[in-house]
Amino acid sequence: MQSFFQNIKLPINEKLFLKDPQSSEIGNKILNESIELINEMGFEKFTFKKLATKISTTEASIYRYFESKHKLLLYLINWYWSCIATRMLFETSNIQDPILCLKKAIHILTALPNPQAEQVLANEIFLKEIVINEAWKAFLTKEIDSENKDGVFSVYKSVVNNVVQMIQTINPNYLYPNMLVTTVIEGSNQQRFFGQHLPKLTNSSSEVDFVEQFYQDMIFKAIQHG
Amino acid sequence: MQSFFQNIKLPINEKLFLKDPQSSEIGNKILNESIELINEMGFEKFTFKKLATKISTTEASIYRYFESKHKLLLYLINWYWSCIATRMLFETSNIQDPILCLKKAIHILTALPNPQAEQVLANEIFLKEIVINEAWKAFLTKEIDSENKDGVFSVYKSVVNNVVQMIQTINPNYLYPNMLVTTVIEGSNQQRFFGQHLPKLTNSSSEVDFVEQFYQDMIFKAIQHG
DNA sequence: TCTAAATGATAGTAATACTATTATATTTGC
DNA sequence: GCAAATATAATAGTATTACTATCATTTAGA
Repeated sequence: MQSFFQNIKLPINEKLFLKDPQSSEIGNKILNESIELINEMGFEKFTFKKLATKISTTEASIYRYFESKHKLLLYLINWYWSCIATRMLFETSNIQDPILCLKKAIHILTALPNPQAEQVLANEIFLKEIVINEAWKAFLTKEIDSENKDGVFSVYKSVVNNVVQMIQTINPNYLYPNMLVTTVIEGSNQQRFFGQHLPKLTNSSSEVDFVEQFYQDMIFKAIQHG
Repeated sequence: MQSFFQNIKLPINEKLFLKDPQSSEIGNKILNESIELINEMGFEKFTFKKLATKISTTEASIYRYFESKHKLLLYLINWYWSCIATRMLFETSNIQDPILCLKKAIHILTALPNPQAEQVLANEIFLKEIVINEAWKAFLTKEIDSENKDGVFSVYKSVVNNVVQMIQTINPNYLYPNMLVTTVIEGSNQQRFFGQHLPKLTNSSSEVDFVEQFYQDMIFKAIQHG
């Protein structure tokens, strides 16, 4: 189902690009085709030269949009989190019961996007793949502190904070809501990675997907009183 | 406290090296000084050339031990898990109560190594830093499946499996023990990373360390009956 | 239509991640 | 104590990467 969201332009932190890629045809090609290439060959083997060939432009043109491939990866991850933030806003806004609201939020964070359902971005599914397989390479660098100062992680943090507040509404005495939420978000992505490559480390697989069930169960047990 | 463990030689998967680094002086220097360099500058900026200069040898000599810096990283991570496996064996072997046993295991997996306590390896603390900051770079590559076939992750898997069995002893009906254990192991490392760089994502810090407490609480609530 | 901005084409650079070769130590078996 | 095997040093070289720089050409907007 294509939706009224289709091709909505989500705002991205300006520190991440030199020239807004969502403002031109080449820019949009860079985004869409880099997603495909990165998923295909992994971030290490991905180069601007290969991307340039794929979209019939030059390395130099790509460098006018992004100062490095690392910034491009951060951009894509940010794009994903903006997309999730938008879905959270729409899909939880009219739910009164805080427990149902939290359940919905966990669903958004841990389930794979349903290709049949209405999507905020056409390539949300492929962005999620990138987040699963590449996001920690963007986190785990010595530049993280300065990037954090530039606000690069603020959308991610606001998503976490939203869910933290839901938990605090349900149980204001629970001591570790932030740890719980980030454990669920990052854990669910890791379980999918394990499911694909190290299946003995998980109890889930692409055939029988228990990821959401496991984290729904875990989170509600964790925050229960007592 | 230095211990009788000191300088114990832990066996490491032979696919990870060309020549056993624990068998020679240069080899041991490679291990110990690479740990320091990687922690100092991060894995991306670490090179065999820099390491060679540091230990007064040549790039070519290092390549006789490791075919790539990626393999060296995998070696170090494996070394860490061998060390943890050894600690688990020693520190849980004489505990009868399965609940206390699981508690001890979670302690080993989630607490920072105590510099005052007896250590299996002299550099366990620095290895843990590498696992926190670099391990996912070694996981998240397109080579993971063939490396997995070579048994590179078997020590890690056996540690996970040990804890899974403790959980199954306590509650044989719990459905997701593997997911729970890997969530705790990887989560605790990530919480430490967040504590250092993105403190708003966690409820822990180097001053007030709640990581172990949080996961102890979480795991026992998760596996309780009902 | 004129001007500014965007893109293309091409070249160049320092560093990286290796491989290869030959010479010189060092160890080991006898 | 010595030859043979092995380990290391010294040096050179290569393809690729991740950029930077320059200038010509195309395109788009006022």
